[in-house]
Amino acid sequence: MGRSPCCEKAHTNKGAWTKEEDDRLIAYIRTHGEGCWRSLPKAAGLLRCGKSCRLRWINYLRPDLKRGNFTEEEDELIIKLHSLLGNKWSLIAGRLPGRTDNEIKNYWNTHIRRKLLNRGIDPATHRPVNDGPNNNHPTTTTATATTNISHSNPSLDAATTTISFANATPTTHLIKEELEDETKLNSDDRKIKKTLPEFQERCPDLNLELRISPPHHHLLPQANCSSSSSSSSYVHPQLQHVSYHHHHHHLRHNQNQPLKTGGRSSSVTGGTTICFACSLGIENSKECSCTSSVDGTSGSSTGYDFIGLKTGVLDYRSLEMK
DNA sequence: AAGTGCCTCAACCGCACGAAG
DNA sequence: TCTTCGTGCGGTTGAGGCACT
Repeated sequence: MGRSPCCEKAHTNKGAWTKEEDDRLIAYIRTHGEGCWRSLPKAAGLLRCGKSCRLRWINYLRPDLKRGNFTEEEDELIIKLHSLLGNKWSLIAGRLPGRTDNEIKNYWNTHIRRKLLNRGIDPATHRPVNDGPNNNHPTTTTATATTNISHSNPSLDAATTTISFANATPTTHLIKEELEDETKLNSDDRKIKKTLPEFQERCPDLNLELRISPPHHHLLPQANCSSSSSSSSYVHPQLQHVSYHHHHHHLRHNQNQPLKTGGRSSSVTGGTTICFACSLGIENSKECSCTSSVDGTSGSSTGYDFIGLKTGVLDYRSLEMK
Protein backbone atom coordinates (compact mmCIF):
# COMPACT_ATOMS: atom_id res chain seq x y z
CA MET A 1 0.00 0.00 0.00
CA GLY A 2 2.13 2.82 -1.25
CA ARG A 3 1.54 6.47 -1.00
CA SER A 4 -0.54 8.19 -3.55
CA PRO A 5 1.49 10.35 -5.90
CA CYS A 6 1.55 14.02 -5.05
CA CYS A 7 -0.11 14.81 -8.34
CA GLU A 8 -1.39 13.34 -11.56
CA LYS A 9 1.88 13.31 -13.38
CA ALA A 10 0.25 12.54 -16.70
CA HIS A 11 -1.68 15.79 -16.66
CA THR A 12 0.82 18.20 -15.28
CA ASN A 13 3.21 20.54 -16.95
CA LYS A 14 6.86 20.30 -16.12
CA GLY A 15 9.85 22.47 -16.72
CA ALA A 16 10.05 26.21 -16.90
CA TRP A 17 7.05 28.24 -15.83
CA THR A 18 5.33 30.53 -18.27
CA LYS A 19 4.33 34.08 -17.52
CA GLU A 20 0.70 33.06 -17.56
CA GLU A 21 1.27 30.33 -15.03
CA ASP A 22 3.15 32.74 -12.79
CA ASP A 23 0.32 35.23 -13.02
CA ARG A 24 -2.24 32.63 -12.15
CA LEU A 25 -0.26 31.45 -9.16
CA ILE A 26 0.35 34.97 -7.90
CA ALA A 27 -3.27 35.93 -8.32
CA TYR A 28 -4.47 32.85 -6.51
CA ILE A 29 -2.11 33.25 -3.57
CA ARG A 30 -2.93 36.95 -3.31
CA THR A 31 -6.57 36.01 -2.95
CA HIS A 32 -6.37 32.84 -0.90
CA GLY A 33 -2.97 32.95 0.73
CA GLU A 34 -0.30 30.29 0.90
CA GLY A 35 -0.95 26.71 1.88
CA CYS A 36 -2.97 23.73 0.71
CA TRP A 37 -0.46 23.23 -2.04
CA ARG A 38 -1.91 19.92 -3.03
CA SER A 39 -5.24 21.39 -3.96
CA LEU A 40 -3.93 24.73 -5.14
CA PRO A 41 -3.11 23.81 -8.74
CA LYS A 42 -6.63 22.64 -9.46
CA ALA A 43 -8.19 25.57 -7.68
CA ALA A 44 -5.92 28.01 -9.46
CA GLY A 45 -6.42 26.39 -12.81
CA LEU A 46 -2.83 25.31 -13.12
CA LEU A 47 -1.64 22.10 -14.68
CA ARG A 48 1.12 21.82 -12.18
CA CYS A 49 2.06 19.66 -9.26
CA GLY A 50 1.41 21.26 -5.89
CA LYS A 51 5.03 20.88 -4.97
CA SER A 52 5.99 22.66 -8.13
CA CYS A 53 3.67 25.55 -7.28
CA ARG A 54 5.06 25.81 -3.81
CA LEU A 55 8.62 25.80 -5.10
CA ARG A 56 7.86 28.39 -7.73
CA TRP A 57 6.27 30.65 -5.17
CA ILE A 58 8.89 30.23 -2.47
CA ASN A 59 11.90 30.46 -4.70
CA TYR A 60 10.82 32.94 -7.30
CA LEU A 61 7.48 34.68 -6.95
CA ARG A 62 7.33 35.63 -3.30
CA PRO A 63 7.21 39.40 -3.07
CA ASP A 64 9.68 39.65 -0.23
CA LEU A 65 12.47 38.01 -2.13
CA LYS A 66 15.68 39.91 -2.43
CA ARG A 67 16.92 39.57 -5.95
CA GLY A 68 20.40 40.34 -7.06
CA ASN A 69 23.91 39.47 -6.10
CA PHE A 70 24.94 38.38 -2.68
CA THR A 71 26.88 40.94 -0.73
CA GLU A 72 30.22 40.26 0.88
CA GLU A 73 28.50 40.35 4.26
CA GLU A 74 26.01 37.75 3.12
CA ASP A 75 28.86 35.62 1.82
CA GLU A 76 30.61 35.65 5.15
CA LEU A 77 27.43 35.05 7.05
CA ILE A 78 26.64 32.05 4.90
CA ILE A 79 30.11 30.67 5.44
CA LYS A 80 29.85 31.17 9.14
CA LEU A 81 26.42 29.63 9.38
CA HIS A 82 27.43 26.74 7.19
CA SER A 83 30.36 26.04 9.45
CA LEU A 84 27.92 25.71 12.30
CA LEU A 85 24.91 24.16 10.65
CA GLY A 86 26.28 22.26 7.69
CA ASN A 87 24.00 21.83 4.70
CA LYS A 88 20.93 22.99 6.58
CA TRP A 89 20.06 25.40 3.83
CA SER A 90 16.66 26.24 5.16
CA LEU A 91 18.08 27.16 8.54
CA ILE A 92 20.76 29.23 6.88
CA ALA A 93 18.17 30.87 4.67
CA GLY A 94 16.24 31.77 7.78
CA ARG A 95 19.11 34.01 8.78
CA LEU A 96 19.20 35.74 5.43
CA PRO A 97 15.99 37.65 4.89
CA GLY A 98 14.90 37.65 1.29
CA ARG A 99 17.04 34.69 0.35
CA THR A 100 15.78 31.19 -0.23
CA ASP A 101 17.33 27.91 0.70
CA ASN A 102 17.55 26.95 -2.96
CA GLU A 103 19.26 30.19 -3.83
CA ILE A 104 21.76 29.85 -1.02
CA LYS A 105 22.38 26.22 -1.87
CA ASN A 106 23.08 27.11 -5.49
CA TYR A 107 25.22 30.03 -4.49
CA TRP A 108 27.18 27.87 -2.12
CA ASN A 109 27.85 25.24 -4.74
CA THR A 110 28.76 27.67 -7.48
CA HIS A 111 30.57 30.47 -5.69
CA ILE A 112 31.37 29.99 -2.06
CA ARG A 113 32.80 26.51 -2.40
CA ARG A 114 35.28 27.83 -4.89
CA LYS A 115 35.93 30.87 -2.80
CA LEU A 116 36.79 28.75 0.22
CA LEU A 117 38.94 26.42 -1.83
CA ASN A 118 40.84 29.42 -3.12
CA ARG A 119 41.41 30.40 0.46
CA GLY A 120 42.73 26.93 1.14
CA ILE A 121 39.74 25.99 3.21
CA ASP A 122 37.84 22.76 2.78
CA PRO A 123 34.22 23.81 2.26
CA ALA A 124 32.95 20.65 3.86
CA THR A 125 34.92 20.86 7.07
CA HIS A 126 35.85 24.54 7.14
CA ARG A 127 39.36 23.48 7.95
CA PRO A 128 42.48 24.23 6.01
CA VAL A 129 42.74 21.85 3.11
CA ASN A 130 46.18 20.69 4.23
CA ASP A 131 45.03 20.24 7.77
CA GLY A 132 45.70 16.56 8.29
CA PRO A 133 44.49 14.34 11.07
CA ASN A 134 47.47 15.26 13.17
CA ASN A 135 46.41 18.83 13.16
CA ASN A 136 42.94 18.25 14.39
CA HIS A 137 43.89 18.37 18.03
CA PRO A 138 41.24 15.88 18.94
CA THR A 139 41.98 15.98 22.62
CA THR A 140 41.34 19.64 22.93
CA THR A 141 37.78 20.46 23.68
CA THR A 142 37.94 24.19 23.93
CA ALA A 143 38.53 26.49 21.06
CA THR A 144 38.56 29.88 22.51
CA ALA A 145 39.05 32.86 20.34
CA THR A 146 39.80 36.06 22.03
CA THR A 147 39.76 39.18 20.03
CA ASN A 148 40.03 42.78 20.89
CA ILE A 149 37.27 44.81 19.42
CA SER A 150 38.00 48.33 18.50
CA HIS A 151 35.29 50.70 19.45
CA SER A 152 34.61 54.36 19.39
CA ASN A 153 34.47 54.29 23.13
CA PRO A 154 38.06 54.02 24.35
CA SER A 155 36.96 52.39 27.54
CA LEU A 156 35.74 49.49 25.50
CA ASP A 157 38.84 48.94 23.49
CA ALA A 158 39.88 46.08 25.65
CA ALA A 159 36.51 44.41 25.46
CA THR A 160 36.90 40.79 24.85
CA THR A 161 34.76 38.62 22.71
CA THR A 162 35.14 34.98 23.43
CA ILE A 163 33.77 32.37 21.16
CA SER A 164 34.09 29.02 22.77
CA PHE A 165 32.96 25.90 21.06
CA ALA A 166 33.93 23.41 23.67
CA ASN A 167 31.59 20.58 24.49
CA ALA A 168 31.69 20.55 28.22
CA THR A 169 30.62 23.93 29.35
CA PRO A 170 27.89 24.97 31.70
CA THR A 171 26.13 26.79 28.94
CA THR A 172 26.12 23.79 26.71
CA HIS A 173 24.82 21.69 29.53
CA LEU A 174 22.15 24.24 30.00
CA ILE A 175 21.24 24.03 26.36
CA LYS A 176 21.04 20.29 26.56
CA GLU A 177 19.03 20.38 29.75
CA GLU A 178 16.52 22.73 28.24
CA LEU A 179 16.28 20.70 25.13
CA GLU A 180 15.82 17.57 27.18
CA ASP A 181 12.42 18.83 28.20
CA GLU A 182 10.45 17.80 25.16
CA THR A 183 7.34 19.47 26.47
CA LYS A 184 8.94 22.85 26.00
CA LEU A 185 9.99 22.26 22.47
CA ASN A 186 8.30 23.17 19.29
CA SER A 187 9.26 21.72 15.94
CA ASP A 188 12.03 24.23 15.41
CA ASP A 189 13.52 23.47 18.77
CA ARG A 190 13.46 19.80 17.97
CA LYS A 191 15.31 20.49 14.77
CA ILE A 192 17.93 22.30 16.76
CA LYS A 193 18.07 19.52 19.26
CA LYS A 194 18.80 17.14 16.48
CA THR A 195 21.36 19.47 15.03
CA LEU A 196 23.26 20.03 18.22
CA PRO A 197 25.05 16.71 18.45
CA GLU A 198 25.38 16.74 14.72
CA PHE A 199 27.61 19.72 14.52
CA GLN A 200 29.34 18.85 17.69
CA GLU A 201 30.33 15.76 15.86
CA ARG A 202 31.07 17.76 12.74
CA CYS A 203 33.31 20.05 14.65
CA PRO A 204 34.59 18.00 17.55
CA ASP A 205 36.62 20.89 18.78
CA LEU A 206 33.70 23.23 18.71
CA ASN A 207 30.97 23.75 21.13
CA LEU A 208 27.99 25.95 20.88
CA GLU A 209 28.95 28.58 23.30
CA LEU A 210 29.24 32.03 21.91
CA ARG A 211 30.61 34.30 24.48
CA ILE A 212 30.37 37.87 23.48
CA SER A 213 29.78 41.01 25.32
CA PRO A 214 26.25 42.10 24.68
CA PRO A 215 25.15 45.58 23.83
CA HIS A 216 25.15 47.82 26.80
CA HIS A 217 21.39 48.08 26.79
CA HIS A 218 21.10 44.39 27.30
CA LEU A 219 22.49 44.83 30.74
CA LEU A 220 19.78 47.14 31.80
CA PRO A 221 16.91 45.75 33.78
CA GLN A 222 13.96 44.85 31.59
CA ALA A 223 15.93 45.74 28.58
CA ASN A 224 15.18 43.91 25.45
CA CYS A 225 16.33 44.33 21.93
CA SER A 226 13.19 46.06 20.87
CA SER A 227 13.69 48.84 23.30
CA SER A 228 17.10 50.01 22.39
CA SER A 229 18.53 52.24 19.78
CA SER A 230 22.12 51.74 20.75
CA SER A 231 24.68 49.99 18.66
CA SER A 232 24.22 46.29 18.29
CA SER A 233 27.92 45.79 18.67
CA TYR A 234 28.36 47.94 21.68
CA VAL A 235 30.43 45.88 24.04
CA HIS A 236 30.30 46.12 27.74
CA PRO A 237 33.70 45.76 29.32
CA GLN A 238 32.42 43.19 31.71
CA LEU A 239 32.18 39.92 29.93
CA GLN A 240 28.72 38.55 29.75
CA HIS A 241 27.73 35.06 28.89
CA VAL A 242 25.56 34.77 25.89
CA SER A 243 24.05 31.49 24.98
CA TYR A 244 24.47 30.68 21.34
CA HIS A 245 21.27 29.29 20.09
CA HIS A 246 21.31 28.92 16.41
CA HIS A 247 17.69 29.07 15.60
CA HIS A 248 16.74 32.44 16.82
CA HIS A 249 15.58 31.30 20.16
CA HIS A 250 16.53 32.24 23.61
CA LEU A 251 18.09 29.42 25.42
CA ARG A 252 17.67 30.90 28.82
CA HIS A 253 14.18 31.99 28.34
CA ASN A 254 12.10 33.41 31.07
CA GLN A 255 10.54 30.68 33.10
CA ASN A 256 7.20 32.29 32.61
CA GLN A 257 7.58 32.38 28.89
CA PRO A 258 7.45 29.24 26.87
CA LEU A 259 10.34 28.67 24.57
CA LYS A 260 8.82 29.35 21.25
CA THR A 261 9.69 30.08 17.74
CA GLY A 262 9.89 33.69 16.92
CA GLY A 263 12.46 36.31 17.16
CA ARG A 264 11.04 38.44 19.88
CA SER A 265 13.78 38.97 22.31
CA SER A 266 12.98 37.82 25.74
CA SER A 267 13.86 39.95 28.65
CA VAL A 268 17.38 39.67 29.82
CA THR A 269 17.58 37.56 32.89
CA GLY A 270 20.74 38.43 34.66
CA GLY A 271 22.34 39.54 31.47
CA THR A 272 22.45 36.02 30.17
CA THR A 273 20.04 36.07 27.31
CA ILE A 274 20.25 37.76 24.00
CA CYS A 275 18.19 37.46 20.89
CA PHE A 276 20.26 35.35 18.57
CA ALA A 277 19.10 37.18 15.51
CA CYS A 278 20.08 40.45 17.02
CA SER A 279 23.37 39.06 18.16
CA LEU A 280 23.87 38.07 14.58
CA GLY A 281 22.79 41.47 13.51
CA ILE A 282 19.87 40.15 11.58
CA GLU A 283 17.36 42.63 12.71
CA ASN A 284 15.12 42.41 9.78
CA SER A 285 14.64 38.73 10.06
CA LYS A 286 11.09 37.64 9.51
CA GLU A 287 11.15 35.94 12.86
CA CYS A 288 12.57 38.86 14.68
CA SER A 289 10.47 41.80 15.51
CA CYS A 290 13.25 43.52 17.29
CA THR A 291 13.34 47.14 16.36
CA SER A 292 16.73 48.05 17.65
CA SER A 293 18.71 50.15 15.30
CA VAL A 294 22.33 50.82 14.89
CA ASP A 295 23.89 54.12 15.55
CA GLY A 296 26.28 54.07 12.71
CA THR A 297 29.44 53.85 14.74
CA SER A 298 29.39 50.16 14.47
CA GLY A 299 27.08 47.47 13.37
CA SER A 300 25.44 47.54 10.03
CA SER A 301 22.51 49.23 8.54
CA THR A 302 22.00 46.19 6.44
CA GLY A 303 21.70 44.14 9.55
CA TYR A 304 24.63 41.90 8.92
CA ASP A 305 27.40 42.46 11.31
CA PHE A 306 27.94 39.21 12.96
CA ILE A 307 30.23 39.96 15.86
CA GLY A 308 31.89 42.63 13.90
CA LEU A 309 32.05 40.76 10.68
CA LYS A 310 31.21 43.70 8.54
CA THR A 311 33.66 45.95 10.21
CA GLY A 312 36.24 43.26 10.04
CA VAL A 313 37.07 43.43 13.70
CA LEU A 314 36.54 39.75 13.99
CA ASP A 315 37.27 37.44 11.15
CA TYR A 316 36.11 33.99 12.08
CA ARG A 317 38.88 32.52 10.01
CA SER A 318 41.30 34.10 12.40
CA LEU A 319 39.76 32.33 15.33
CA GLU A 320 42.25 30.23 17.09
CA MET A 321 41.39 26.61 16.67
CA LYS A 322 43.14 24.60 19.30
C1' DA B 1 29.97 32.09 -37.61
C1' DA B 2 30.01 27.57 -35.71
C1' DG B 3 31.31 24.26 -32.36
C1' DT B 4 32.46 23.03 -27.78
C1' DG B 5 32.77 23.11 -22.95
C1' DC B 6 31.67 25.26 -18.70
C1' DC B 7 28.69 27.62 -15.53
C1' DT B 8 24.46 29.02 -13.44
C1' DC B 9 20.21 28.35 -11.42
C1' DA B 10 15.28 27.03 -11.81
C1' DA B 11 13.05 22.98 -11.25
C1' DC B 12 12.53 18.15 -10.20
C1' DC B 13 12.88 14.00 -7.33
C1' DG B 14 12.88 11.19 -3.40
C1' DC B 15 12.76 11.07 1.29
C1' DA B 16 11.61 12.43 6.04
C1' DC B 17 8.77 14.48 9.32
C1' DG B 18 4.66 15.94 11.83
C1' DA B 19 -0.25 16.05 12.11
C1' DA B 20 -4.48 13.90 11.76
C1' DG B 21 -7.55 10.12 11.69
C1' DT C 1 -0.01 2.14 17.36
C1' DC C 2 -0.42 2.35 12.58
C1' DT C 3 -1.52 4.51 8.25
C1' DT C 4 -2.23 8.32 5.34
C1' DC C 5 -1.67 12.95 3.94
C1' DG C 6 0.46 17.38 3.37
C1' DT C 7 4.48 19.72 3.53
C1' DG C 8 9.35 20.83 3.62
C1' DC C 9 14.14 19.73 2.83
C1' DG C 10 18.42 18.49 0.54
C1' DG C 11 20.53 16.45 -3.47
C1' DT C 12 20.50 16.31 -8.28
C1' DT C 13 19.42 17.41 -13.04
C1' DG C 14 19.29 19.76 -17.30
C1' DA C 15 18.16 23.85 -20.21
C1' DG C 16 19.95 28.04 -21.41
C1' DG C 17 23.54 31.40 -21.43
C1' DC C 18 28.25 32.57 -21.84
C1' DA C 19 33.19 32.30 -22.93
C1' DC C 20 36.56 30.45 -25.54
C1' DT C 21 38.62 28.40 -29.63
